[in-house]
Amino acid sequence: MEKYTRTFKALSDLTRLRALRLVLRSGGEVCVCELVDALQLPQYQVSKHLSVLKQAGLVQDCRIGTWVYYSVSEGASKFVEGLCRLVAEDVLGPVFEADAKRLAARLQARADGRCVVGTVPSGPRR
Amino acid sequence: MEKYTRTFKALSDLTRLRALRLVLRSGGEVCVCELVDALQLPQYQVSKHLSVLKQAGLVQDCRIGTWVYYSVSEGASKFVEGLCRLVAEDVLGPVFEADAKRLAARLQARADGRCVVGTVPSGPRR
DNA sequence: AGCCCATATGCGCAAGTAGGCATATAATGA
DNA sequence: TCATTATATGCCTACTTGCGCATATGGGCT
Repeated sequence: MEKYTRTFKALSDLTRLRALRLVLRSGGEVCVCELVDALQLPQYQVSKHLSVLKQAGLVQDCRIGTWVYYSVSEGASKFVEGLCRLVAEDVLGPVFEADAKRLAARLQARADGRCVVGTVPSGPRR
Repeated sequence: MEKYTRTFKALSDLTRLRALRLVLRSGGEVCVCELVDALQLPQYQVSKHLSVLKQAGLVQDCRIGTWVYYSVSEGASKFVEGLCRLVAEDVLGPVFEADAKRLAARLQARADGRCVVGTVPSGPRR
């Protein structure tokens, strides 16, 4: 019953919406540090928001070594699936495009499809 | 950009989700007092929540005499449309069923398809 | 005009929430 | 074992939000 409201609440924050959209559009698994660079936000903030998305059943995580990868939740309900499709397709705007661009650039730093570099402490993370 | 978060925030409250679902499922226009009876909540609360749904672009209102009818927002974006379809179809649970049942019973008190009775002050509206 | 009914709104309070900072956890490698 | 790196979490503060109550608005009727 209130799992619906929890899911909607998870999406009612711009940062989480941006993060989810990146995970959705990437199609696969995205590392936390890659999201940090793409979103240009401090690590603790991204981590917290991802935790909320996870508890809402929108994403799942998978640890490989020190890195934690987030991906779309498998075996999700029809409701969550529809919601994700909506976010992936009908949520548009320059903010999201810029995020996608930065993520794409960041993903090129991977080796064998794995994240290997970590967050770059370059410049301020407002 | 933040119209998305506002819309999601509007749906992140159970009362609003219940109200929207009733409006969606009714297909047409639903009076405030009818929603008050269906939701079994105080009038001021229903009115406030409807106001939030309206500002989020999910519903529109139409005044006929003293009565104000709410209906699904026309000319809504693809995003809002998809969201409404999702709420109408994939949001399930006993709470929503009970609401629909009470609304159906309440709608039978209409005359010529119009609401004519107003809220019945029977019992507490927690 | 005055009254009544349906609806909306302003105010105060309690609870939830996001950001900032520091720090804890966890895993790798020397 | 110790250092380093990636990620998570606890605490504090400022802000938001939903509820309850009272009241205002607005239209219809006599």
